[in-house]
Amino acid sequence: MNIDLLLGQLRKQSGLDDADCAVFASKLRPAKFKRRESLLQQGQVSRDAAFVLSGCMRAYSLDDNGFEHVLQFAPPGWWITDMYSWISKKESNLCIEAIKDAQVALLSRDDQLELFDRIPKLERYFRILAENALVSTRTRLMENMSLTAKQRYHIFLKTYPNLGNDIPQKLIASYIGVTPEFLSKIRGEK
Amino acid sequence: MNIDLLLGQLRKQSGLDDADCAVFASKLRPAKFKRRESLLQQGQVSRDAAFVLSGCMRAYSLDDNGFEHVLQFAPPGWWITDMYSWISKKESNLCIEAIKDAQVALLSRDDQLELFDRIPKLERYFRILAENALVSTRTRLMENMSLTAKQRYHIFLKTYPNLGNDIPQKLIASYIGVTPEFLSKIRGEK
DNA sequence: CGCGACGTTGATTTGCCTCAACGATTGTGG
DNA sequence: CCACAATCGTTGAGGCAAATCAACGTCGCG
Repeated sequence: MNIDLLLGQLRKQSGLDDADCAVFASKLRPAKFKRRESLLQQGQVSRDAAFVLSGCMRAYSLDDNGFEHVLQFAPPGWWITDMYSWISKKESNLCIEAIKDAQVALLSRDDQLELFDRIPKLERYFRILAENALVSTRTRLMENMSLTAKQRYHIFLKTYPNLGNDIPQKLIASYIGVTPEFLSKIRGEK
Repeated sequence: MNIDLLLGQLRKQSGLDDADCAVFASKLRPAKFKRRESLLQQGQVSRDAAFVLSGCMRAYSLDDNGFEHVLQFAPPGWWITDMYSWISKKESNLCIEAIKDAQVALLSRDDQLELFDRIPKLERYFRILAENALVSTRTRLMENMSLTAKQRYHIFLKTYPNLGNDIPQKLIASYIGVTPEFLSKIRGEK
């Protein structure tokens, strides 16, 4: 279990010193998930956000007809959580599970808020993280409204260059918002 | 020009005192926009975010076929900006303009970042703002993937209860992601 | 080996778009 | 205050992108 991937990010992007890193690291809880094992299920309250160290996680919702819709993939270096449930402590609408055996570092919202008071640079790190996540989610929303499925597929390949050949295609279809059958047809075209 | 709507929010949600409020207020620049007048156009760099005091603004993108897609409405009490351009200082993909004569308070990113160093509570206010915006954008993204146009229309009416009868229907159609003709048919059904 | 998960392909259906025509409303200049 | 244009909402006919349903081959794994 090696959290240097995370601490390195913090040192580099936010200038945290060794003492701050140690305080932060003391609140992180390592965990492992096997493929298909879940960190969070619909209806539960999300206590922890996860920083992925190895493997890959995904967040998805289940609609009224039983279809899954992938909100986010989290390869190593990414945070993943149901932000809604995590910050409000209300019941989650999302499921989060591993799509490849994964090692993660967990952080509870309560610990995070406590750390913000002790380490202002950490609050800045997470503010910037939220800002960037907002930008990319808004971009994706606009792409969903204005582009065809084929265009969205090619954007997916650029956004997650290592995932295209590494995860089941039905998950990619679910991410770009089409059926597995239709993604197969798109790929067949060229 | 009355910025109490904004300062009240800050006092209540973030516990800013009078001195902090005064420092913050000194960086705000009042502005007015007539209907159809624009704060930002595609290709420009967004210097300012706007807090809407009266009237209503909207942010939208123009796709390759010349169609508009509304990302966000901003009635009084809401912030609006092209977050991507505002934080990166790169060329904007969005347009922002008034859909009803509006009074706003402008804040540049440079001033905002400078204020964060002087008033930590302000950084917290904007962190929470970004977190909440992220939650609602993600929710909308999932709704766009799993719900029908009719369901999205009813959600719009709940999200913006004062806008349903107050702005052109073609803007609502653009927000929920359908053509004006199709929204008209949805409304005719029931 | 055999079973379940996955990807592919084809026939058919459907939600929404396109294009066109037409009133109603708004607003703007004379 | 009216005339006219522009904008907007509605309605209908036809078309297309993507969904649905079903059948079938393949692969990894218990």
